Amino acid sequence: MKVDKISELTTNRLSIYLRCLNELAAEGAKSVSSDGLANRFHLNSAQIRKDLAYFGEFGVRGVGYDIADLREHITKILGLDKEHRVGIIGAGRLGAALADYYGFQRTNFKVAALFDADKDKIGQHFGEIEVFDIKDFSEVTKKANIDVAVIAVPAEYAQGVLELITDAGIKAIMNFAPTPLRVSGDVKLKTVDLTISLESLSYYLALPSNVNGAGLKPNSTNRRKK
Amino acid sequence: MKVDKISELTTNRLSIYLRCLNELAAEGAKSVSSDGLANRFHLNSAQIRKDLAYFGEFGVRGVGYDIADLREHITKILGLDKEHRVGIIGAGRLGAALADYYGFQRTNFKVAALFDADKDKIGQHFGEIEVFDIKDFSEVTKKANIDVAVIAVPAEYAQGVLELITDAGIKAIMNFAPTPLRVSGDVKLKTVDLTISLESLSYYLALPSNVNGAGLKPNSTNRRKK
DNA sequence: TGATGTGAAGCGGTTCACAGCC
DNA sequence: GGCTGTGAACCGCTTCACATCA
Repeated sequence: MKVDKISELTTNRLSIYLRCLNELAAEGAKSVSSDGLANRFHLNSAQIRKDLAYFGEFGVRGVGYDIADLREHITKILGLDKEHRVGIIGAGRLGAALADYYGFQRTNFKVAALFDADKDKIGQHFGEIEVFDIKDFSEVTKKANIDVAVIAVPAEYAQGVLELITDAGIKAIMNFAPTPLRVSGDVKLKTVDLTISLESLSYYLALPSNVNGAGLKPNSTNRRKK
Repeated sequence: MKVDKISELTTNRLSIYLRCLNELAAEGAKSVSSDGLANRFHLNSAQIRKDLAYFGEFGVRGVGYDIADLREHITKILGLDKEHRVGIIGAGRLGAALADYYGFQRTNFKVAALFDADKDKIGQHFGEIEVFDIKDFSEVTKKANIDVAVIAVPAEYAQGVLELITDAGIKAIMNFAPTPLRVSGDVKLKTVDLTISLESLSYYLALPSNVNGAGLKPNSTNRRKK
């Protein structure tokens, strides 16, 4: 079908499809239909077909998709066939946890360096990963071939750190600071805002239908009225 | 305007509006118009008005919104006027980092307990927070008045942990395991899937327009035909 | 025949534009 | 006059339904 601009919703789903295919492959399956995928993993078959069709004709009519083949295609589309190298700014608990996060390795991301401004932290190691002085960010980044940055500093420092990162030529950034950041056009910034997610949970709990359900009162048995 | 079902997109924006109002209030401002808010924080004024109007008529025509008043309204709508108590399952690095996460406290969430199955971890303390045996989840949850659970365990354990949580009557859950989970109707589950976010960054870097910019290899094979 | 690829319809959310009110 | 609250237009994503092809 080929189209100019692919929605991020589509690429997010490609990640999911890839996971599903991995699971099927691990079970020894060789091919699968969009309906098969959809039923197994609670997805929508039309959407799967449409998402995939944006990138090419990967299926065979009347048959379905070859699993190994499709995995390879999606892996390439998502750029997961080459390793990405990650620099994490902020060597606090969150930064350290992320440095250790198995999910990074699992998808061909390798944490190459941590950065901090705190003299006490600089030079420390978390596992194999060294903490560098944030002042040396640009230099270390180049040496270590870092192409993805993670912002794990308090909100008030985030915008400054962001500029440091973009000045160093990094084009892909993940931000954990709960604050909206502004970037110029050709940089991709993903903000994971836990505060917003938490408050959305709080909203749900505060909903009239829930105030008598679970909650702060111990003498509740969690009754529910449909 | 009053409507039955409020979109999560709207409630997420309420969180953002609240932040903006806090900032304005800290600067001593007393009232603000939707246009004023929009320009200052790069939002859309019509959307602000519409979002707020779902919950009541908080503004004054020709004048704008009273900041203190609006803060109070949004705080109540989001249920942030009462404290939430959080239990984190998984006392690994991620769980420990979250237990320490300042963002929780900032919005009236208090981490009350950690849980793990690892005998070595049970009984440990992270700051003030004790690690309990996951077997005692239901009991501890009731004693500590926990109403929000956070899943910070490896993906393969997540579904089991989820069931434990819902069995204990918890209605609001945040999941960090990179796997889709199934819940019954009256439980609110928010999954923060870092893997998907990362792969979306990777997709961006792999885009034809970027392969010759930053990146590791100059020899691209994925050119695009329009 | 059976499953893909895709135009068309449907749906939800955003933006516009203005009537209504201070 | 100025800004809110809101119907209507708009837009993009999802779902449907079917022509197409192995």
